[in-house]
Amino acid sequence: MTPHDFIGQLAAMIATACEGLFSSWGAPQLASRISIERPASREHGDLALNIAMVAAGTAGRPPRELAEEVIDAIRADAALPALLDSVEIAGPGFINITLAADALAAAAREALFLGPGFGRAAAHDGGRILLEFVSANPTGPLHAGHARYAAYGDSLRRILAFTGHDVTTEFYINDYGTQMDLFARSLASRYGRLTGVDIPMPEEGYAGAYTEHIAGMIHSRDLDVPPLSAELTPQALAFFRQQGRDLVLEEMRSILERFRVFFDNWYSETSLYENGMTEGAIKALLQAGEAVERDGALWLQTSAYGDDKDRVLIRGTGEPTYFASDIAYHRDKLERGFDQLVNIWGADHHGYVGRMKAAFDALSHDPGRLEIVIGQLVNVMEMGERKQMSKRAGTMVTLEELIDSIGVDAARFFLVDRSHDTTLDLDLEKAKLRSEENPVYYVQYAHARICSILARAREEGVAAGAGDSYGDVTDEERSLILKLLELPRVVENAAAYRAPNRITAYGRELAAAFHVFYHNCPVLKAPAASAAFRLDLCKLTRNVIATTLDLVGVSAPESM
RNA sequence: GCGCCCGUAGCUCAGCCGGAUAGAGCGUUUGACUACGAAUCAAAAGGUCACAGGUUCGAAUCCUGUCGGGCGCGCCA
Repeated sequence: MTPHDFIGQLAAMIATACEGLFSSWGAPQLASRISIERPASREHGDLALNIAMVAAGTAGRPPRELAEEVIDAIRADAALPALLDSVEIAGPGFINITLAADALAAAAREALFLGPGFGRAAAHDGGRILLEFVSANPTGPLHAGHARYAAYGDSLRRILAFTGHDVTTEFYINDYGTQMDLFARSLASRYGRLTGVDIPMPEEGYAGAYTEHIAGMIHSRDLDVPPLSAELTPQALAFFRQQGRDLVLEEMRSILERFRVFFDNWYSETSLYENGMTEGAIKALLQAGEAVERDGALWLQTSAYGDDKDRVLIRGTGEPTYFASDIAYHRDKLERGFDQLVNIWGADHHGYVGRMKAAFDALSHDPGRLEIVIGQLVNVMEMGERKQMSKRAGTMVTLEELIDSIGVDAARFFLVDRSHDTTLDLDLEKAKLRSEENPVYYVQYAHARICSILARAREEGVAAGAGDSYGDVTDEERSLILKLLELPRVVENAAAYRAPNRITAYGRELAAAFHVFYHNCPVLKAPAASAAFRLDLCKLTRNVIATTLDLVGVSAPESM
């Protein structure tokens, strides 16, 4: 449990208080099944327990009867009654709890005392995580699909780090193979046109305008270009491959930085060939007796480990496949000391999951250490029509266009606000029109509003720092505090389910709770004790909103 | 044909290791600036949670099947 998770601590205290009772029911394991939740309706109190209904089956007794006994156990506890205002049975056997005002206020004060550290978990001993995402091949600009995975992956990185995981991010550069060759040839053709050498554009080449731009950059750099002719020499090919790769990567790196997405490592696929690691992986598989020759190719027998069919490691031509180098890459991840490998892949790669897991089995690595998160695709729409995105033809919405048209904050919030498991329609024109009503502004506005109140409090000399006892709290104060106290659990769930969208959802809920509070509870004009308390709540809310926005890489402005 | 994902309000989507009257934003209608920011708040309207069975005290949530949409099923990456 995250420290300072007041709600979780309360659940733990209740579990302890009920241990004897559960044993007497012949179901001691129930203590671990205590779950405490926020009821949907305000009438049902602050928190609710459903343990009596869960227990009814095994105990063989009516839930309301069991609930009575749970309540007795809670009332008999040494510490619990002081924290609770009321504990009641409701409906089919729910136990509804209303917290004491002092307990709420004390929890809020403790959270405020922690400052930006509220909700942050202590370091886990769960091992080192390597989070790999985007991993585009450097043959052109990043597009809207990459933008989604970039926003998602980077948010996940922030959330995992915040919840105490040791996480490293990596961009795998697919700078090897036929696509790179095609790209190099396309660049050579473009370059040839600039220098009066006729080099044909490959049939499936990259004809987008951006290749012209890159060729122009190469041209303007006054480099030592190998001699060119219609038939490209290996030297010429290598030259354009290298130049193209470097320029595109440079571009990617800077646009990702603008998008506030940072990678710890950039890992080159080509390097796996140059340092013999692809070969090494293949050898290891041969030694393990998992690879066999058939039809002139070398196959990995992945079907022995649940894959649909065996997969080729070395083609008839003698060239290793992408799969072979990918195995080498993952083997290296483990050798570098990472315990858990999390890969974010687009849905168009989900067919690849089975063989990769099978490869882990074949190398006697636990496939459980490889977690592949499949992100659904992004459809680019234009006036309600689906637009075909093609890097080759250059018809796509780039990450850069996205940022330029709606801004980093709105783009990141929008991309991460939907579950990664749902296809996302992106209409750039509509996104532009609607950027003004992006929910990100709702959350940011709450933050700015608080900053403004706090500034005025300083001017007017209104003191924060409430005392120990608060008497009653208003409904709006109570809702706001309860929402604030949810942060540790929300963050933990977001990490566990790899679901940054839970963070944005929470941010909206918190902002809403604050706006309601704001409209009903004057802060600066309240009596001194109340003003001090409410100022504390404002500060805490500001901290928590800033935390949630930061967890998805969105700024928290002081004014807007 | 097989596999993965999705189907929830007019639109975009939350909620899914089962919980009480299914939520939010946008859009529509109507109110609130002589209180700290109206980028806000309050209220109304809007639903066979694709469909059909099953599991149980209880199903949007789990299981089976059907329909509809997306993606994949290369000696491409």
